[in-house]
Amino acid sequence: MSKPSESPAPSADAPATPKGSGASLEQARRDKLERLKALGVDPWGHRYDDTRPIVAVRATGESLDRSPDDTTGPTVRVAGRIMLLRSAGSLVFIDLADRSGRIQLMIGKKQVGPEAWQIIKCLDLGDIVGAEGRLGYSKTGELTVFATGIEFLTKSLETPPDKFHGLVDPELKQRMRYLDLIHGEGVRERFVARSRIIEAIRRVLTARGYLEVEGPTLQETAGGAAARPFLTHHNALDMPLVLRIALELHLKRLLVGGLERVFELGRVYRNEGVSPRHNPEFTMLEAYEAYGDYGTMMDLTEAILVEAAQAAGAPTRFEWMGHTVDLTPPFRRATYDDLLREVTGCDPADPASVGAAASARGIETAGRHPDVVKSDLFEATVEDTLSGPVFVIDYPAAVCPLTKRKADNPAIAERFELYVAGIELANAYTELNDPDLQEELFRTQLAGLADEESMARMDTDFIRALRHGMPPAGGLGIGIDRLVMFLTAAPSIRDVILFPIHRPHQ
RNA sequence: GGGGCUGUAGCUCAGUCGGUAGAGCAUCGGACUUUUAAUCCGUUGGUCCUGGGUUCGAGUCCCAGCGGCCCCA
Repeated sequence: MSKPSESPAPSADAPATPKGSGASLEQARRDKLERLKALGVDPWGHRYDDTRPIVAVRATGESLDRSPDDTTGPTVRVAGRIMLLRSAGSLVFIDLADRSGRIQLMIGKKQVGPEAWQIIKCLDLGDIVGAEGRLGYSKTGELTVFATGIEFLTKSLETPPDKFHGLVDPELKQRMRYLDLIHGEGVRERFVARSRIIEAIRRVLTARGYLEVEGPTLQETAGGAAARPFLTHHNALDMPLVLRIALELHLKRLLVGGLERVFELGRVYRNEGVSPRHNPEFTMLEAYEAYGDYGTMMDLTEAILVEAAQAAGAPTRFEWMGHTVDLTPPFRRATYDDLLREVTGCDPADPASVGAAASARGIETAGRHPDVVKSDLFEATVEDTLSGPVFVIDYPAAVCPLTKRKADNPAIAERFELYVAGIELANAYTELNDPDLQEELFRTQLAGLADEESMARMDTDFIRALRHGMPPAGGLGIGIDRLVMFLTAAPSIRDVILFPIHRPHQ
């Protein structure tokens, strides 16, 4: 710092609080804030125009002569957060970060003059500043903005994380995502990729004539999936409501309404456990196409995955969670029964054989519907083996109450699930549009299934819509968070959700 | 719900056999007009997650709780 006699700040009032604790770390910054005010600088800044993204400035720097020169390069204006601060006497080097990248600033006392130098003396790690100056290379060959003017934009009152290790504690990374975004390796890039993936999905669908719509998130009946809903209440109407667990039934109503190709990218809520692959609220894509079937949806799924991978900058072939995945279409297609036979050796057509295989693996069979047992067996044995991508097709009908049955075999439903790296990524049907059969299936609670495990929830309004006539259609659901997980090689769903759920901290 | 690991300075981490707390970064003071995790000298900073217990003595051992991570159901 400057000598006390030079400082116009109330340094005489500077508290003699102990230095180094959390409180006094903040106090040191507040002291500088007061000094800035005394210098006539607004520590909270204002509009700062004509900046260029740092990545663009760096691109400009590529074409410059590499010999040290701080006087002839183009003048540039950048703004961002101070990530590193190195002082060498009357010379200060700053690593400045904006949304696009980082660049070094050099600020000399002689170059900016004594008044601006007083401001420089008040800078801390984490402060946000704007700078203008010639672009060039320093004596050590680093691309540098040689600042002739500095604009203070915002004071940071908190100490940033360790400048080398960044924020490591996973709890802090999630609770203080803003810090994780600033300091975490690849964190911002991952969430940018998420945004690009969602853009790509919209692009694919709108190019095919799909209309983006929004269904209600507050519903009377939580239908369209097997999950326990969150319960809430509308005061003015004095009625119980649930948060939606799926998008399906309202999008199908829109098929009845003649919109023919609709999709929704939306949040759904399931009142279930938290794990590296589950968050109580997550984002789903559902798309419905009149006059299509589940084969139509396989083509659409491939198109979406290829486009999304490209948008995320993910390679076509990659390793994730111990699986090797190749996204080159067409994806493998294999029937549910064939896979079950391959992996377990049982005869999928014979309930006794399936039951024996299930029992051998400790799966309860007594009093349970054979298709439910079969489904448990499939989950326990086949899923992990599916590195994929593979379309698992033709499911046991009893566990698919919203799906059209095969014309020649009512025990098989025209459904597929897409597996990648042992994880279910997409789920699609040839949609059931027979209102009478749909009503019957809603009435049928399968033996061995708890309420929240069943999709059979009566929705009389939906049945009435079907009675008005829903065209034959294919429908598709994709879990966006899981898609982003594997396209960004993230091991946990919490790595791709900006603000995952947390217990309150003290 | 069951099990394992974990919680120490603002951040990243040590802490031995139970003997009243350590480092780096950050802070503060000083030197430095070419640094880049700058460097050098000095300085400051602790509810050892919380509450009990054992003990002459607990960051350390025991019990319970809280938070986090992972595995299983």
